[in-house]
Amino acid sequence: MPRTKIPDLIWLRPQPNDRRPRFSREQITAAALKVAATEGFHAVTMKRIAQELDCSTMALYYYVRTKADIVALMHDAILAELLLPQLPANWRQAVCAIARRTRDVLLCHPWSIASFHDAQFGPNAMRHVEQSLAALDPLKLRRKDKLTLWAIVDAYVFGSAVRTAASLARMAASKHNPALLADAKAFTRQQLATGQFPRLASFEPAGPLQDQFAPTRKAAQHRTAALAAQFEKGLHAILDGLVVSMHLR
Amino acid sequence: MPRTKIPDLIWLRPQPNDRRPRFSREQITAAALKVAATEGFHAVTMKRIAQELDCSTMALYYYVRTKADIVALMHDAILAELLLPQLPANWRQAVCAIARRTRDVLLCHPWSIASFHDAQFGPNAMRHVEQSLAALDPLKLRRKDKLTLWAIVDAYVFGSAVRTAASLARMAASKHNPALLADAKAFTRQQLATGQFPRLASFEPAGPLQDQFAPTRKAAQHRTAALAAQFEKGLHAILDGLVVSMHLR
DNA sequence: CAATTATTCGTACATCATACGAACAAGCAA
DNA sequence: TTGCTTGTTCGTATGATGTACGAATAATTG
Repeated sequence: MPRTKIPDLIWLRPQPNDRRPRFSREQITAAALKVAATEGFHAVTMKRIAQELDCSTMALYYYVRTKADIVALMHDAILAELLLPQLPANWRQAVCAIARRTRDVLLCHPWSIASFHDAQFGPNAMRHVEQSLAALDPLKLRRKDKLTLWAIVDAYVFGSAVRTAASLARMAASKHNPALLADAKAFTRQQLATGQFPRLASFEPAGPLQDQFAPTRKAAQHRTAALAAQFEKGLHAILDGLVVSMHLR
Repeated sequence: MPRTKIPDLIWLRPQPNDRRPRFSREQITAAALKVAATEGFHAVTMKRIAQELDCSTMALYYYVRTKADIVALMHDAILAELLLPQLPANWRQAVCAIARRTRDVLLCHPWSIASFHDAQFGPNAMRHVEQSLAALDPLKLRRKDKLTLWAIVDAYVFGSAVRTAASLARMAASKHNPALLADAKAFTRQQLATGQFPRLASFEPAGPLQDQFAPTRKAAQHRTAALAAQFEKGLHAILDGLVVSMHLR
């Protein structure tokens, strides 16, 4: 009869290291990340990870309780990338630095965005929040308000990343699947022809709809840059607004 | 030999209505939404939808090419809920109204947030964007800037909803699975004990970490209200900031 | 060397989306 | 009526997936 229940949370379970573990969690995580990076998140299966590590599928279950554990480890691994080696002293610069880094990392791992819904709160998530709060150290604010400030900026950064990632994914998809691009254009044209969308129609051609599917390499780069500029613009607007409403300086 | 290729996009394919179709797309969508609402998105399987409609699994494939089509229809259906019957004349009030409605609807359908990554751009998505642009009609801005303004607000609204939904989901989960709550607390305690997180630790007890898992009904309501207030605060901060940076009034 | 037990892995099963083609039924033509 | 065409339904089969179970293997210990 087990005296202590084995916890569900992977963070609470020690790695097996008593004798001769063939793999570490880091290795398994790295393998999974590699598959996700090269073949997409949908290709991350227990079988595929095992293949990457040259072991049987079931061997993984000695190190991990479920596949969700592996996904949690993957998320935690990319959250580690969010951490800045050091923070600018100026709070606003620090917040911007963290925000930019967050965006960059999320866009580097688009799969993560799609699977963040059930992400567990791991060690690196905590480090990230801690660092974000550290950025606000110079501010004379109640702790609670610092948390609010962070949450608001985080919501924007995350939402931005989600939308941008979706946009980039559509561009990539239309590159690999021209039929889809043609269909999308046909649909857009058909809808605009109904006259229900005067404002959207006023953008054509090269409006927000057609633009999502960047036809040329050049157009794609241009759109990527525009999205980055938009992100900056919004970030500064939010911070400006918060400076006023929270009486900061 | 077919003269015209059947398009992949469901929006481009007419419903079968020539003879005696047993179902409409609306019915199928409604059935899927019902399952999602009552049993969660994971329960939305072709089999389960068919069961709801009292037909065989495969009958659905006459109306729909893939399950992704059904998900697209589901998304489009909830996007319809975003549309306001009428907009306030004041642009700022209009934007706020749309933002609030968007948040409300997304939080009513948490599953949608988790599956938005590959959502297709359907008719109601277009209507929503069109209405959002209509809200900005009173503004003297270049069309392109209106789009930017909308995108920034949208990013915040969406990101907020994602984070809030995750928070609410954690609360719900901890209600149904007390073991998970205990594990999470244990993990948090253990991490804080390392001393690596002075700022997070300064919040305990009842900090951002413990708070995510609302123990009581009262605490949950309180947290829900706090999240709503936070949303409003951020929304106004963004708009204030944009008013300045885009020289609006 | 024998016993223990940490680690690996083969097999089996349930669940899912969906391809395929047969079965069925409604309308039309003779 | 009878038979043909074609729109609609559904049964069966297949391949992918996560993972439970327990046997097989091998390292360590006594």
